[in-house]
Amino acid sequence: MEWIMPELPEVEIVACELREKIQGKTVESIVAHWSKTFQNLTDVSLSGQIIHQIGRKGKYLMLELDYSFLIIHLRMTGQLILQTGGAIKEQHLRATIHFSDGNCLLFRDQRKFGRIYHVYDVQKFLSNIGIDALNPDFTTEVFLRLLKKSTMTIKALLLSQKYVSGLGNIYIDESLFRTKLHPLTQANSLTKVKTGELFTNIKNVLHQAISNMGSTISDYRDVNGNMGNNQHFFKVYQREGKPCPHCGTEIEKIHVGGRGTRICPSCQQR
DNA sequence: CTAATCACCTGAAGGC
DNA sequence: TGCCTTCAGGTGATTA
Repeated sequence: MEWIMPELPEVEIVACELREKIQGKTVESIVAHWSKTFQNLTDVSLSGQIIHQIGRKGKYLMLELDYSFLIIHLRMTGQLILQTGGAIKEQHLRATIHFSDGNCLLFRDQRKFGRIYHVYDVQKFLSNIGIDALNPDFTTEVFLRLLKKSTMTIKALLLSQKYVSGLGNIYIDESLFRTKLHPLTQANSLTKVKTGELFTNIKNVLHQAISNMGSTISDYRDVNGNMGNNQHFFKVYQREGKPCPHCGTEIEKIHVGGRGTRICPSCQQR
């Protein structure tokens, strides 16, 4: 069995594919099959509006319409699948965006955590979300300044999305392992050198995941329904009980910030 | 301020 | 075989 959870790389792949496939299309209608998926789409007719720019900040996907935006968060099990004719896959279908050309974009979401928001002010809506981890303006100097201001543990800080956005449980554990950093290390105690190493590892881990078409642990699929390949390259995530690829010590699973966290107890000491 | 807990959900997996 | 419990996890709200 496999599990999911789209993080930055998976959302980036979906954004790129949507840009190629639905940019410029005209919305005909939006149908909700599970009302809670939509947070605030009351009384708004988006019929006739065009999908312009498609962007991403952290794990949020942004579709620019004529006068407003659709913001989509896949959370745990969300999938955006492009349907080009044929029978619609009803299983776990929460919303359908129909286009004037007869195609449609399906929002499937087993756990019902995913959300689609309709907003007019994206800046305001995402104002509490930190800089995207792959934003060129996110530099090691910026990262160092952020860490110096916080007494949070490094894992909690990266999970929060408030300082840096896009990283989730998988890629945080993988980045911390590569940096030989314990997840409970206090953020402001990182040296400049360690901060630089962590910064580089975060970027590398994300870029590697994107080049491997994302990680499919369970439900993640791209818009064509294809799984990713990056799950085969995890060094610690879901490898508890197996040997550390660096030193051979058994990978342990501990709890940090309420999340299952995988570490090598030998390589990642506090 | 940070941290811990819960709620939201479903279904796979483990226990008995 | 089958029922019951546990657990996975992103985020937001609540509590300590």
